[in-house]
Amino acid sequence: MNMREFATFEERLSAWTTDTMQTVFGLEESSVKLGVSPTQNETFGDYQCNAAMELAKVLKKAPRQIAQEFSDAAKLPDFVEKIEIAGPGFINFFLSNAALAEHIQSLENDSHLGVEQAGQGKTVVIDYSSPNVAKPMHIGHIRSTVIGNAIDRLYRFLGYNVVADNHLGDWGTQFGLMMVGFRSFVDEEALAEAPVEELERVYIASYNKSKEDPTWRDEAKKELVKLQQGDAENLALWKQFIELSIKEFDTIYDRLDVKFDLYRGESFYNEQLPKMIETLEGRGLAVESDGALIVDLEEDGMPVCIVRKSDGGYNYATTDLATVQSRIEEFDPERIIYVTDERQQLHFRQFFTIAKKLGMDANLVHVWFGLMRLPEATFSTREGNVIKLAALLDEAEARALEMVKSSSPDMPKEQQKELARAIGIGAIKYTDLSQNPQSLVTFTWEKALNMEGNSAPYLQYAYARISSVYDKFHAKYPDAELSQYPIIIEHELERRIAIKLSRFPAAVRAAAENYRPNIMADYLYDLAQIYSSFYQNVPFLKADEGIRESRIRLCRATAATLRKGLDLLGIETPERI
RNA sequence: GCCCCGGUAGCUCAGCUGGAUAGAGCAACGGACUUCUAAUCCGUAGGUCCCAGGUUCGAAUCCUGGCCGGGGCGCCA
Repeated sequence: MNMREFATFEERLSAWTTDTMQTVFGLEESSVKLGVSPTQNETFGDYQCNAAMELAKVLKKAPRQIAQEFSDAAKLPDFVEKIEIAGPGFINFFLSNAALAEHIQSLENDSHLGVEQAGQGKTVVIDYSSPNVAKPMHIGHIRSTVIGNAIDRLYRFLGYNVVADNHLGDWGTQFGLMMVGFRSFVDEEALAEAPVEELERVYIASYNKSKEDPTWRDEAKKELVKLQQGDAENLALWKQFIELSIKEFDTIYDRLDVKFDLYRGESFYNEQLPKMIETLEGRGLAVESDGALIVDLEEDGMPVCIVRKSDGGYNYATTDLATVQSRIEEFDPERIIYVTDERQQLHFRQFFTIAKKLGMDANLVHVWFGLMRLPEATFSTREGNVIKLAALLDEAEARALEMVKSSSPDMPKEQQKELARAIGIGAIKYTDLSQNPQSLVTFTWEKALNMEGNSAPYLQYAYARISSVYDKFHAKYPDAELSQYPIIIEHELERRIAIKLSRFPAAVRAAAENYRPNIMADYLYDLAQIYSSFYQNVPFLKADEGIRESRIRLCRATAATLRKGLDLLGIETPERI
């Protein structure tokens, strides 16, 4: 067994049980899982091994007998206090308090809190947020942005070289309508005030006019062709649309603390499209059908995929293929992750399949999430029930400010505002991140702005309380050298915190591997709950010397974990609330 | 018609790589602030895990078939 320095108890124990099982029962490589998993109920111990039940058939023995023979033959690792056989044949392991204490102490000096740098030397491209130019971001965009960003942060923390790319929708037929619309009825004043909103208004007006006025429609088409052919004037206007849009998107990203490495819109890959078509044709993958060029995916159980329209224009499948090609050549990624809503599943399955047929060598992953809808209906611009992202953030900050004002009336105004920002934005993010991404989500203001119970402010509050305790400790005992007092695990709540802290790496890994930040959110909420109970029921500063310092150290370890975990979700941890 | 998701407490949701008594928050009820921050804690109550079969020592979790709800299915992205 060659274990790295900060291997988790679960890893060490699993390696040991696997090894021991194989030796005791003379097992070769078998399909039976011989490792351990965390128990769901702490009265059963800390980890359990379920192999005895599964081995019953293979070994032709009763499960409990297998468990007993294992237990009799085994020489327990030093970090295990005792082992118990229960129920039909569960083998339960109880970690020793001393080993737990020592483990938590060792984490104090590890900036990665026991998390292995599994991504060293590997690159992953994450494509997320990706709003359309000239359309304001609304609450439908928040999921891709917030979930994508959390995945981004998780992978960076695991040591991956992450390329976060905002694949803007900056190319397409809508720009013809934009051009003619803009020239005819843009309101300069409105444009200066809220650029993207005005651009959207212009687009809608132009679109509506095109439906009744064929001349207008033709005009739009003409301008689109001019743009595509590189007409200087149209190109300049188009660039203006993009600049205005990005500028406004960036104010949202700043508020959300989301940063991209690249802003490469679809237009970036434009010149590569004809070559992509050539490749597809050359490989015999693309064939003509009804004037369009398609890839037949019937044998893959999917409908055909159009790669060139009958008017000669390209679609998104082509762009996406060119994008993959380009990313592979430039970054050589081990994986490319796309974060979009569920409606695009078929599209991704199609172009992933084509990419594979073309021999593109990267692991393509589509992380999709359920659509957001209102209790009474789905969102639609036509219904006018779209909630702008900026408005949502404003509301969250305003509501948080009310709470800050009432709970900290003496705090300077500026500080109150700053605090309200961190809390309000945190609450919004957490709401999205704490749910299974694939669930359908119903938007309610009440839920989005929840600041009690399972919410970001609850976690932030727990963190702030620790900071406060820590400060008071130092004020009261300015000369105390914490490192001279060992961590002592005695109280049940101390033990529960220690166990939970030791499982942070598993939570990080599971969240990253499954592309599900809610696993991290769940973990943190659990930890904060245990801590809150600890805080409320066990004295720290009033405890005797030794116990006092030990508990402060546990607090500090908890704070470090909460802070890092929340950071992985993109949520700030103010020192005071 | 075909494909993908969801259906768990009054409401909003976790849990779904099978494990031993199904969990939170909100709402309800009852307690705890001269104490380390009550955005908190402690407790009570609340469940045909959509239905019916199947696999298994063991199913909310896996399989099949239904029923509801959402989404997608050739020139939008």
